[in-house]
Amino acid sequence: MEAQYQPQKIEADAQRRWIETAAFKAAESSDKPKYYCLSMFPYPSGKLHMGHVRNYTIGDVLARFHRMQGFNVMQPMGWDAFGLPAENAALKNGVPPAAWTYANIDHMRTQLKSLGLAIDWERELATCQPEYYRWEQWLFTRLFEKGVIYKKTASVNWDPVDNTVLANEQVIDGRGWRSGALVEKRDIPMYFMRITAYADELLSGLDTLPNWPEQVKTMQRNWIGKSFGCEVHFPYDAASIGEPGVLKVYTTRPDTLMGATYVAVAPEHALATQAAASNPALAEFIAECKRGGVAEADIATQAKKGMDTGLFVTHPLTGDKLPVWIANYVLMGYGEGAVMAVPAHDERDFAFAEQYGLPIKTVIASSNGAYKSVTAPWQDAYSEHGVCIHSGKYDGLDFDAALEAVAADLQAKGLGSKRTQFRLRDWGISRQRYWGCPIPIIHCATCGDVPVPDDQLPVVLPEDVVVTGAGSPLAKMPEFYQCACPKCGQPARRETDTMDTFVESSWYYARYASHDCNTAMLDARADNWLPVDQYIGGIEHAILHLLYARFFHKLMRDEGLVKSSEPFTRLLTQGMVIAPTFYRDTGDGKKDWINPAEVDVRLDERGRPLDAVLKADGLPVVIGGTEKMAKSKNNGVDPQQLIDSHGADTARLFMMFAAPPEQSLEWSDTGVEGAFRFLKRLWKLVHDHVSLGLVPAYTEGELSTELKALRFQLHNAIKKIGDDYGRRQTFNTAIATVMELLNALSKMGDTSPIARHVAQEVLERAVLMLSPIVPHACETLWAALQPGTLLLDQVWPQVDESALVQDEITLMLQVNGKLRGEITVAKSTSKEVIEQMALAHEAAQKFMAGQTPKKIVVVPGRLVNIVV
RNA sequence: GCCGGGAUGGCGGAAUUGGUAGACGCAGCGGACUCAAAAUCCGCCGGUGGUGACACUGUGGGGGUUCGAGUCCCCCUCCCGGCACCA
Repeated sequence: MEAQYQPQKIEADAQRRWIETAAFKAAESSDKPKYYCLSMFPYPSGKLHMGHVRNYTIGDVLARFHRMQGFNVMQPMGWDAFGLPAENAALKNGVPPAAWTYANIDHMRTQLKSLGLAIDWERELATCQPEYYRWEQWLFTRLFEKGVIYKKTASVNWDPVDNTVLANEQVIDGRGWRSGALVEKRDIPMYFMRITAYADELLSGLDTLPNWPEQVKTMQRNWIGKSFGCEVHFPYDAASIGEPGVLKVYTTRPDTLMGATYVAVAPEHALATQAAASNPALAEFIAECKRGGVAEADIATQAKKGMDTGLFVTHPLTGDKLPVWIANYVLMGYGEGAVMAVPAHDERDFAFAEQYGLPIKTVIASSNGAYKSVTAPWQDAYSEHGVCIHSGKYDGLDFDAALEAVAADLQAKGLGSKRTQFRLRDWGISRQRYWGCPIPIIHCATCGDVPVPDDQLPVVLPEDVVVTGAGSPLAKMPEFYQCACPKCGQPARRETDTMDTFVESSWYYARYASHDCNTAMLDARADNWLPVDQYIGGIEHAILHLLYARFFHKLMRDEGLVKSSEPFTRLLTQGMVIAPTFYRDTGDGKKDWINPAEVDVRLDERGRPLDAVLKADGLPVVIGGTEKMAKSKNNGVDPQQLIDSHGADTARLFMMFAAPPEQSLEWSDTGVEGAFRFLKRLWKLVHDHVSLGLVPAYTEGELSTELKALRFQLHNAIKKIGDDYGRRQTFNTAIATVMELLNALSKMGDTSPIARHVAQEVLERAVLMLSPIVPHACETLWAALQPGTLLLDQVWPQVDESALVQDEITLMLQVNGKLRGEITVAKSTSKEVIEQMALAHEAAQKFMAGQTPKKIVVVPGRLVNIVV
């Protein structure tokens, strides 16, 4: 072997070998158990960033570890290729989105390959390929026929200059991000997926996922937002409104029904529209509410505004007349779009009632009597649960009893009942965008919305187009939208909207199993591989992507395509890659962000940061916070430079060592140097060992105390590291344990023949245990230690239990819980003898100061504590 | 506001079931090698006192449980993430 560690050479060689031998091709039939390891596929933005490197290294470590554990591993890779950035790039550079995307994929594929990932590249897919999205269109038509997908008019952010729909993030201060025009709410027809029909199962399914992070499950539970309460009907008569009917509201506080003093409806509510028909002031107020963006975070910050409709409804229990208000704080999308207002016990109703002088009626007292404000001046709403007061027959009932009693009375009158409600809303999937999967619908004047028949799929997205940023190019291409109705044959118009790109990423994990199937979305191979055993990705996908994918899995199950109910058995959410930021104030209140590579941080004599200067001019710069690597803060580090200068193994080792995978990882140039230094030391250790001639690894023979201790450490390490990789997924501690082991080996001065056998054993096992993280270097080192064999054929090392048997153990000696010394005893020593030895110990004598021990605690194998 | 997660040396982090706090690495300091530097190797490295052995102290702050608390319980401070007029 070479004396010098030369990562560039050995990495290129190893990667070529792996491709030539198809080393990571996943076998379709195997007597080994399957392990499907998947990292979230990248958006082909142009080049790899550090977050990708971290994500794919974690996945690769787990894939390679499980291969060594005897699993039949599949690790695929693909491209989340549709999306807005391609259209933006097209506008900026005049390149068609397709060409831009495919060029990016080619570059990033090369970059990924240089990381040395154990990927089965035969399964590669890109969501913008017709072979992929035709099955998405096929599923769409099935779901449309089943009613799981339906059409509904919905409000969107509309840019009147660009004639386009904007995502909430594209609305800045109420204006379109590109045109600067004031954004309007516009109602347009869109397709929705009935995810609410699966709300209960999406919620309960979380309880079947013990290996998902609690944080992600909590976020999904909150998002689904199941609540329990009552539907309450407020009747109104013909004299008041025209047609007699009931106003339905949903409440989680039926115990406060006796305190309702008005009702409020959303501006979009039917009753509001009705009232506005004969009242221009109301119509103007409703129009005002509809201006501005639809982002709910914006709505939340708006001041409460409302207007009396002049209409009245009847309280279902008391028969009182309650006024109907239109209020901007009532959301049309939740419950019935109308609320019963109880100002005394709801903060929003309270604020509204104060502002418009509406009555306030206290009906709940706290159980300990602390809240008893029943007359003006009002302090604040009391929104805690308590006991009913001023509520007639309900007085004295607590929340649960009042809920039951009110629900029963409403039920008896036919004016309401108990009900559960979800916060989750149906998923609008239409996008008025070009670079996405076409929605397979044909609009016919006589037949209505007709799904495209199977034999006409896929509806291919034309790739050679000009993007202008104003409206969808598809709507300007008669050759695309002109078609015949599949039912009646009359001229018809093809839908020109495309699907939300979250749709493609909701099922790609399943397609890898049936990647080349051209007769169906999935074939029998899907159930061989699914569910995914390990999924790895960023926490930013905790809700949307992971919820949509769970939803799609259930849709595919109900279509008979898969048998399981959940797509991802175990989930690892990796932390961000962060780096220090530096800047200079430019004088006009803005900041000029400076890349960390251009900055020298000066330290004081103890190594603490003092200040920072720009390398170019030696003048000071301001040290900002440590933040996520981002273009906007100019604190990104290009992984390609790192791979070119130090090799992929160093990049992988640093990333796995610097922090556990779920935590944020702080970039450090010196940390990278440390990782590189370790690999050089490992290389030298193996080189020096094999240059003295090869020996077999230790199997038997009498060992010195030192060698016994080394083998004890080795086999403890094998046990611990296996647990770190498998159960704990803490690769940083696995690496630290190997480092400790190699430090111990380096310190061993013994050069006797038997010591060389033990050294061989230690080096072989250490190389095997590091190989999931540092695969290229370890493959070369293994070939030096075991010529003629391949690292990739090796299994995870066995623990030699006999090496873990100790004749003597060291116990900590404590007096009153404080460490005072240690005693070494034979393993079989009885508790009584240990107590005697402890009492006789010099340090124990000293700290007992002649007092008689009250108690002696002996923890077997650990410590003895004398209490005086 | 609600929900979730945190706070350990100069820094990243370790301590997995309540049992040696600070593993491993980075930075720093001292030394060897060198004309010199880099690289490499050796040593030191929480704080205070002491030449030293050693002693005291120390895991955001305060209290508690325990023979023993970074770890468990109660209260508080600060930081990060998510949701946010969801009736």
